[in-house]
Amino acid sequence: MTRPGRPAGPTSDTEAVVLTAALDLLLSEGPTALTAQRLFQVTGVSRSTVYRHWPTPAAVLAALIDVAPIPAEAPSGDLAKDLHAEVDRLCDRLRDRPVGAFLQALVVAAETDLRHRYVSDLLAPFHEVLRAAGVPDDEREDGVAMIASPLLLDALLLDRTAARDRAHRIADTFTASRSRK
Amino acid sequence: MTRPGRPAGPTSDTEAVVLTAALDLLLSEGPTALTAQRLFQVTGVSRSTVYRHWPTPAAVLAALIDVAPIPAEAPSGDLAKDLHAEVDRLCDRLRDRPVGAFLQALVVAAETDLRHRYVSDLLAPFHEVLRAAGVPDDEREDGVAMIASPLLLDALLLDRTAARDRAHRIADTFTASRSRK
Amino acid sequence: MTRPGRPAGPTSDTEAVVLTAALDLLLSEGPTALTAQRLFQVTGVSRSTVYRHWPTPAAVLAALIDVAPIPAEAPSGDLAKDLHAEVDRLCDRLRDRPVGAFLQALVVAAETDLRHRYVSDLLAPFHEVLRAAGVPDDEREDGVAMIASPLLLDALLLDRTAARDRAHRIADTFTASRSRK
Amino acid sequence: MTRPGRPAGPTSDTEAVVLTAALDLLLSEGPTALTAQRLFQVTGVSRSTVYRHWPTPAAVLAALIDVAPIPAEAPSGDLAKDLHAEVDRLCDRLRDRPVGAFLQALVVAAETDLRHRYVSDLLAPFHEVLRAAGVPDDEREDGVAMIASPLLLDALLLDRTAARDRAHRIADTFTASRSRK
DNA sequence: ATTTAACCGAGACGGTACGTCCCGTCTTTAC
DNA sequence: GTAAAGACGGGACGTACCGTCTCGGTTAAAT
Repeated sequence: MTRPGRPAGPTSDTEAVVLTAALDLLLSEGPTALTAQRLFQVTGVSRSTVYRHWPTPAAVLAALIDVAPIPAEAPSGDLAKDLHAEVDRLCDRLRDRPVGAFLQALVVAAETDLRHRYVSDLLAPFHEVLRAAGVPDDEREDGVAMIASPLLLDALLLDRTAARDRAHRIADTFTASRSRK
Repeated sequence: MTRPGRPAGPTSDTEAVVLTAALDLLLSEGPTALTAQRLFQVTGVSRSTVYRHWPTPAAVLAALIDVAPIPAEAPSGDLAKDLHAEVDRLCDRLRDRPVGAFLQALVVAAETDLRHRYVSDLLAPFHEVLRAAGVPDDEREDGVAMIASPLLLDALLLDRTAARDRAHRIADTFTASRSRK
Repeated sequence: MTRPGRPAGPTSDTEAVVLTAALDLLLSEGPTALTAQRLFQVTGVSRSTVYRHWPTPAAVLAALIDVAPIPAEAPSGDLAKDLHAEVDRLCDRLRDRPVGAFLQALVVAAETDLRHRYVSDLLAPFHEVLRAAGVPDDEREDGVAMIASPLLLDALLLDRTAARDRAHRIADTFTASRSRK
Repeated sequence: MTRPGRPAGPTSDTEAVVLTAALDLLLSEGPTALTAQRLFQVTGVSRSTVYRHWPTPAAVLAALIDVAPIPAEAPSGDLAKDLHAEVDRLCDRLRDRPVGAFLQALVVAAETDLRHRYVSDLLAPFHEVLRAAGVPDDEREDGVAMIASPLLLDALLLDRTAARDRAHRIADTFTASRSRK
């Protein structure tokens, strides 16, 4: 026997309209635009409704991240090749925007948990590639950091397209340093 | 022939009081606290006066950066040694806070120019060290990026103390890869 | 021939629960508390249900008045004695609260019809007493007004206990003025 | 040596515009219309400004009362004549509205102090008349109550024009009862 | 010593956003 | 058909800032 009454949560219409607009806003106006006020102006969904379901901008952000997951790709086991592929994939995603905007939004909205979750998701493919190539844990950490960090920093702090060539060169450096051991 | 009358600009008292408080605020309450309102509440210097001299929060931030410059240190020419020294210095400064808070403030306040200027200043010592050791330009870029970026990312995005050991290991990797050529 | 289906109107449970709570609310929080929202919070009866049966706060008020009628008492025919008795009864009822609160509620809720009805009910015993003593119509109006009005004014406008002694003195004045004719 | 800075309080313009409109609103829409919101809609003076100077509707009401004082008239010493004159004056003022609306507003806005003050001001002329005629204190209270209360009740609770004739008759009753002692 | 320009504080004012609360209507579900 | 639970648009509320402005009084340089 279930409770009577209408089921809780936003109508599917409402949810779709709001989150779609939220993503647009995030990309076009930056993270500070994710307010109930702004969402209302853009969608016509009333302020009350927005507040009801997403009480804070961080809640909107969290819903957005859940909605736009990161597609995976199987590593081939060839370290150099896989690494270069992942570098390209990350650069593409940073260039195509959502990711960079998300990173800035995460800094502004100041949700440490969300930040860690999102960054882990971003770096996961690199870890997987190195693990598949048999790189031990501590070296793996170093490798991911030196290859990916500069890219994230470009997108997040310096507002410029990620330096793809440099990342490839660093990947080579890492691969070479490993093969020599 | 100079114009008569009192010279423009804030009284030295006013300026010192406000900027000192501004730094405190930035570190204790984050970049969004750098408003005329908040500065008035903290210092007693009236809102009018604050607006007169620093019309926007970004202006306060800029004045702060000018006021707290980064001390330099002469490189010895020994690449490995100098690099490790610089890693330690950067980690120290990130740990002792102002730098991390500044970085976040720069993301929030969205002043691209200021960001570039500040990051260049932070990375300048590394560039100098590598230049003193005779590393050519393109390799220098790569080295600085792979060593320093992970540290900045820790402080800026992940809100955790910079991974000092990892940075030292990456510095070794870089040094080794060079000597092998 | 009656209509099929369940008879209209609230379940007796629901009605009793809501109106009891409504009276409490009126006395403890004043007339503005008689909202569907507030009644739901207090009774647990859902907002929908309250709206269904009493679409406006005034409807609740009207139902309350119907529910709490004024008990009558037979006049003895002795003018002075009956008048003093009625003065005491009115003062008691004003002191014991519901009546004063009702009056204020009627001013706030702005239902002229209800007001007249309620005030007539309050003054009816006085009219009856005077009629039983053979006072002609126009003098009766005057008498009721001069004796009862000050009491209602105390309770309604000045928020203080009705001046019982003064009312008795005025009743005496009225009685004396009649007997002299 | 005075404090520096701009003198406090609303600009004379602002004050005049708002209070004039407030009186209009009170008379045309009733006491519940004295909100910052409504005053803004009517005057164009921004909500902020209204709140700054009159934080509550009761404050507006108080300012209104201060602004529209009650004109006095010297008693001649002839009790019957003066009483009838005052009855007429009160009836006129109740008919010409502001007073009746004020009374209702005072019930709604629920400021006991203000109510007492305002009612005392209303009744003061009657007290003065009786005092001038040498009526002792306790009888004076009774007289004012029996004559004036019915009038106030008409205007306040029953929304009808004050019963002028009845009041005159009651005044006569009072005068007669005194002369017989 | 007197201009003269700039200082500084206090506050008015219009405006916008915020987050909360309530209202009245509607829809979905259960009994 | 009653009742419960809740979505939704709409609006008011009171607060907090923001940026501009106006008014006073003070201060320091240049004449």
